[in-house]
Amino acid sequence: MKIATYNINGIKARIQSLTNWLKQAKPDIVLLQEIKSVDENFPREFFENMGYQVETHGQKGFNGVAILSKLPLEDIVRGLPGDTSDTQARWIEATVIGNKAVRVCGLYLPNGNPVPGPKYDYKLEWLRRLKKRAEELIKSEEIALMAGDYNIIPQPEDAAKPHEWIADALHLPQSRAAYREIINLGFTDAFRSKHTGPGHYSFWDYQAGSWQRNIGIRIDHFLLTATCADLLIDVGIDSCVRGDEKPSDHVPVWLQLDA
DNA sequence: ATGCCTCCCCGAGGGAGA
Repeated sequence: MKIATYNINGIKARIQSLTNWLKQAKPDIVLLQEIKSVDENFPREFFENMGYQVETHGQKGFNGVAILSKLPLEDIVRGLPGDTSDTQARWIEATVIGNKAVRVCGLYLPNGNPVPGPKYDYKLEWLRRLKKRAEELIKSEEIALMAGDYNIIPQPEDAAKPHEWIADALHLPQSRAAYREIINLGFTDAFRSKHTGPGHYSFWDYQAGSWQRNIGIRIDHFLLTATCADLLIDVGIDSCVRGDEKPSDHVPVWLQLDA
């Protein structure tokens, strides 16, 4: 099965480019972030007509995540557990029934800027809650993955200009340490298990010709449990869609599982 | 460079993104 993650920066503004990419890339499952839509306004029939089951966890104005799937979905959970007062729509998970059952978790991790401040505190707290859910997935020995916009630059080679990110919430040592703690539970960064070196990005700023000059960062990640990593066939980044008309500032990251 | 651009809210201009 082919699974992708894609921060689309607004579903209303991206219906056409998302549809074009779906027809070309033909993923079985897509984890979407920043749908910027309430559930009632998500254009679900657009994607249902393409053969996708649509599950959303939206909110008004910003954030919002969703799953599109050509395979049956079961046991859908909306919202990251651990804080009932958190009203931001940043997490959705479900079990995909393919040749094997795969637990897929779609996430939109808080940006965290400016630092210091309440937004950065929220980011670190969200990472702590993510680690708890990650520990459960490891303990259960499920075939599982957590994918989405992590808003984390894991290593200097994941930025074209790492020195510009030194004081940023996406790259601060405290942010990367919290991310490493999750990796160290036993997760595999799918992309880095197949590709090394600099120059692989998933986000280019709209400003200052970042795409044309290839000034990007890699912040959209697939983390796989061990039982899931054993099934990994291929992984890639569809960077070319960043050059399309009216693009998101992120591009799709995808992988193929023997499942 | 507290900007640069683009999304959302709506129907102006501000919040948010990263």
